[in-house]
Amino acid sequence: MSVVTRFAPSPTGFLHIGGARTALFNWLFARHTGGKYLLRIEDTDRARSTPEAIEAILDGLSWLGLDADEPAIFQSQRADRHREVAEAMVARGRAFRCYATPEEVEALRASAHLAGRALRSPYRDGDLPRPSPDAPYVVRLRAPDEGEIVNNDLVQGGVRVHAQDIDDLVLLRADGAPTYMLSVVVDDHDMGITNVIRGDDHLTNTARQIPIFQAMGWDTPIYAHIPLIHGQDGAKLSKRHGAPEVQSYRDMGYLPEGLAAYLMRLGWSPGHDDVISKEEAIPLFDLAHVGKAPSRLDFAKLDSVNAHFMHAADNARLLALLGDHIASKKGWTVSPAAAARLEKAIGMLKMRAKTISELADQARFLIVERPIALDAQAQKLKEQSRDILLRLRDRLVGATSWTAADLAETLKAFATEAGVGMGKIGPGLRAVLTGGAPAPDLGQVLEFLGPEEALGRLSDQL
RNA sequence: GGGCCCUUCGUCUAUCGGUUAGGACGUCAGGUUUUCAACCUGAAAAGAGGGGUUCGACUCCCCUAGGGCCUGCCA
Repeated sequence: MSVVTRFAPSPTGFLHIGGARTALFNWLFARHTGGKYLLRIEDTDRARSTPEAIEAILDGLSWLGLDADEPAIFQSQRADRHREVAEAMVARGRAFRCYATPEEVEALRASAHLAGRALRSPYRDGDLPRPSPDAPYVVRLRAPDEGEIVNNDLVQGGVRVHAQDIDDLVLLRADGAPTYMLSVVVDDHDMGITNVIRGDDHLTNTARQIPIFQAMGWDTPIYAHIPLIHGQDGAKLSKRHGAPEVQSYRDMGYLPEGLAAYLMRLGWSPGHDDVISKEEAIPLFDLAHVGKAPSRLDFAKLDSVNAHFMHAADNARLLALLGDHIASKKGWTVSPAAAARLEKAIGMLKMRAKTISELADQARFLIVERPIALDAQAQKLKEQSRDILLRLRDRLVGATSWTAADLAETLKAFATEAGVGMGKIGPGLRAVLTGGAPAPDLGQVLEFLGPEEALGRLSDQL
């Protein structure tokens, strides 16, 4: 039987980083097994589900390269089918109408809690009459009386729960709306899901869902409950404990393939530590090697993984990303001349940056317009080496070759002739050329600035 | 209250009864050096605690501690 997996987010917020990893594992498992990976939007909570959230989830998944193999299923559109199944369960004696009032349920729950038992409704055996002809009711699962519910979880191992610990959970609300517990089971069955890979916050829910499959005589999917991702401090991910939204990583300048490669390794290891892409992970992926313990987000490691993909990224693509980032985050204006400089330098610059944001910082010296502003330190360095810089400028004016290597040679020769070390001219030259912004080797700075701009900047300051 | 899950360097992890407990990121020291970054070399750094089982436990079992999840007419 061919594998079918699914990612089933609730659109009540944005795409959560933990959700993204869940989607990634579903995608990897499907690709590894040659199966399908589907998407289901669990929007049954109409009050909290918004079109914006749906859009953000679709957008985030697409950005990460995790588009589903078929159009998304919207759970809210399947309510009739869910009701139909609930009624079928009633007909089979595996569910029942419960007429207990909210007050009665609360009392029942309180005493069950006190006794350390699961909630069981007095109406479960159908031997109690309807209190009144128009008494409202909910439909509840008639939880199994005895035995164990076993989930042979691919990540968690064999998890057993005693049937008496499962309560008569609600399937259909008083207004006829299906509950999550019912909808998930029906949809997973109808969509032909063979493997449910989800966060381990659902681990105990599995024991509630399996009886619903069994009541309908359906095969249960194979489950794999993966641990959640925590913030740097070990606490649950929230705005103050590391960014929970995928969108914010994009804003911070991470590459989608970098984020995906990092996320993939949170909780899973291919047995070695080489940084690999999600495509390279397909043949290696294995749920048996997913750990059970939650892992923490580590931005330093993310940076390092992302740097790997920055270095390998296509120059034209980086240039476009850089342009967007500069426009939306940095607010700098880039002149046509500066854009031309960036295009020449991008191959060198990308080797020095871990993120698009850092790339922008590294490129800043090429973007600033003449006359450039010097920071305090640069100003001081300029004053200290004004004389020698004047002589150096004359020397550079006569340079016959304007390549980084030759320029570096020229600088070195000049230093030797002047009887000083590079330490006497380097800092000053750097100061007037960059204004104090981070920049690479001076030979490269000169080359990428070009003779006109470089000499111009020198003259401006002297 | 009840049920279930988790616990190896700071972090991510390897180990699936026998290793000097390995690697990666980070950190520190040194090197290179015209800034920053990169790069090279080296170092420090871990089995939560206690009992078992075993010739031998990080690995298997039990207890304790700590953490998490579920226990909704939320998902």
